[in-house]
Amino acid sequence: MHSSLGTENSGTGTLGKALSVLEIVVSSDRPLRFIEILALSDQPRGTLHRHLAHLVEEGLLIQGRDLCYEPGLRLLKFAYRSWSKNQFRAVAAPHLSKLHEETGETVHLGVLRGTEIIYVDKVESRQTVRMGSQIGNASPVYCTGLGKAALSVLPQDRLAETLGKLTFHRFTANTHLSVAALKRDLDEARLRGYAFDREEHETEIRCVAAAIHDTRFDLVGGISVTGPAYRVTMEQLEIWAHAVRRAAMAISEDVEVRLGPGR
Amino acid sequence: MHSSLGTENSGTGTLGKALSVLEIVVSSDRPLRFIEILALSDQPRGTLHRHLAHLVEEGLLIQGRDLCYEPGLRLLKFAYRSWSKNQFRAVAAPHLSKLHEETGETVHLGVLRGTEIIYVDKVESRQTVRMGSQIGNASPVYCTGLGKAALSVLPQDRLAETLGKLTFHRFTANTHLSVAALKRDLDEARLRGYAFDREEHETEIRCVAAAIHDTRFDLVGGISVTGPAYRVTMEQLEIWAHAVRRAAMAISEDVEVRLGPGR
DNA sequence: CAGTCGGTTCCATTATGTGGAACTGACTCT
DNA sequence: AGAGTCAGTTCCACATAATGGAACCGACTG
Repeated sequence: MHSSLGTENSGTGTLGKALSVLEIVVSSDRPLRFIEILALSDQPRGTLHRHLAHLVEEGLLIQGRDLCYEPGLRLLKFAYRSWSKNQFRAVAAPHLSKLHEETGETVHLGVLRGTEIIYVDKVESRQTVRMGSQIGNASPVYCTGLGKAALSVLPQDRLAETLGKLTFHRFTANTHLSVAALKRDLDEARLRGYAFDREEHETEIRCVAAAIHDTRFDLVGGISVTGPAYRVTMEQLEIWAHAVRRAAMAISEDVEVRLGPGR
Repeated sequence: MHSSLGTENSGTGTLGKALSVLEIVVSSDRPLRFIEILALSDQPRGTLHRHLAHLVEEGLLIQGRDLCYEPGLRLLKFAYRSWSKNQFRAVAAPHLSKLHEETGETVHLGVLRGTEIIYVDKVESRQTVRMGSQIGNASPVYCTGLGKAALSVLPQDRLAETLGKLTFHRFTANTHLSVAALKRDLDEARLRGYAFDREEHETEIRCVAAAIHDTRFDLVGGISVTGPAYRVTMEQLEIWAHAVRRAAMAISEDVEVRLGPGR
């Protein structure tokens, strides 16, 4: 019954198909032509064309001159609203700032969704080193500090379920490629109370993360401090770990208090 | 053919219906129950229920405990991307800040879409007077400074078309209620080069706005300075008008230069 | 002026969405 | 406790809307 989630990815019904098209356009960092979208999607020409037409008609996409598709204005509405209303983010924000001040590096707030971590907020490092992370983006759980921190606090059954759905992809030489390896890492993280990313997702990028867990709201996520390897050694991460963990616990408390009684 | 836009609002096909449901939830400032959404939508129970199920499945909505629907995390992705990528906003941002510094009041950037102005960006007044405006929100053209400024630069035919689609609603004692009255106001605005909102949308709120018009990108919009009537007299608005107009023209130029050659 | 390519339109087929009605379970009123 | 109401969910015959292969168009290209 419920297990009709077999096809977890890709489009559920018409809406899903349309959204997957939208996502292609939104995820690109430049306007896309019809044929480019066609290549990226797995839909036939006619179908894709109609989806695009509908998306444009709904204002989710706009079609500039030279026939390129770009994100439309109506997205702004959804965007801004969901962003500013996200209570979790609001509660966590001051803690992120504090952590950023203490470390000077980029701080992320993320939540667990299925087998991915979704970045909900970030405070950028002052130093200009670009990282791939973008708010709203998803990264796999098994190769990110946030992901591993979040997994490490999951109850047995849910952890098993999540691990079962994983498919591994080698991002770097250090990426975990088996459930067994990941499990060992998670056990360590659980004991310590924080998790590392030892260049497992991107080379030259390390991070330390701690989990935020609220059973009341079924909220599993975490915060992390991330930086380039040349500047951020593993020793440095160990030092920051306490602060990260403290901040994570402070957020957990705040969530309980601020979002709790008022429902 | 093109004029099949007759039913400009509400859902085009399945996607449109689903989006209108999404919009109801996103527009609300608190989580909604099924029955509340039912009341706000014009869809039958079964249909609505399925739409909600799909939206949840797609991650656009989440259903917290107590069965309330809230904006989902996936919106953040669409949100953030389209927001940060919006070139127009990026080009205009510094001018908005400057204008804000000169006036101390709230500055808005908006674009025309159909018969509405959509707020694309804003710089809040330092003083804490809440206004209804929210980024991504739409307001009618006929009772906002931005709307009237934008209309005033429209070519004859397109103006006529837009005016034809208007339906008036009395927001305040000063709201224009006829095309004729609105036209007179537009003529004045066109001559002056800027438009006012004399408490026509909200009582105690006045604004002055100037249009931004780029035929190359088919971009019609404007910027405005808005403030509470007790602080912002019509005389004051007249004084600011020049600065607003100057900023609008500067943005137009920047749009031309920065978005032009690079396609 | 053939040939290719990107974009758009058509239309018979069929999958999908539709929505009225019936079902469930929680809560209230008497 | 039992009747009544209400929110939420499920069901299913029906009709609409999506599907996608194929043909079409127009602009470049050689």
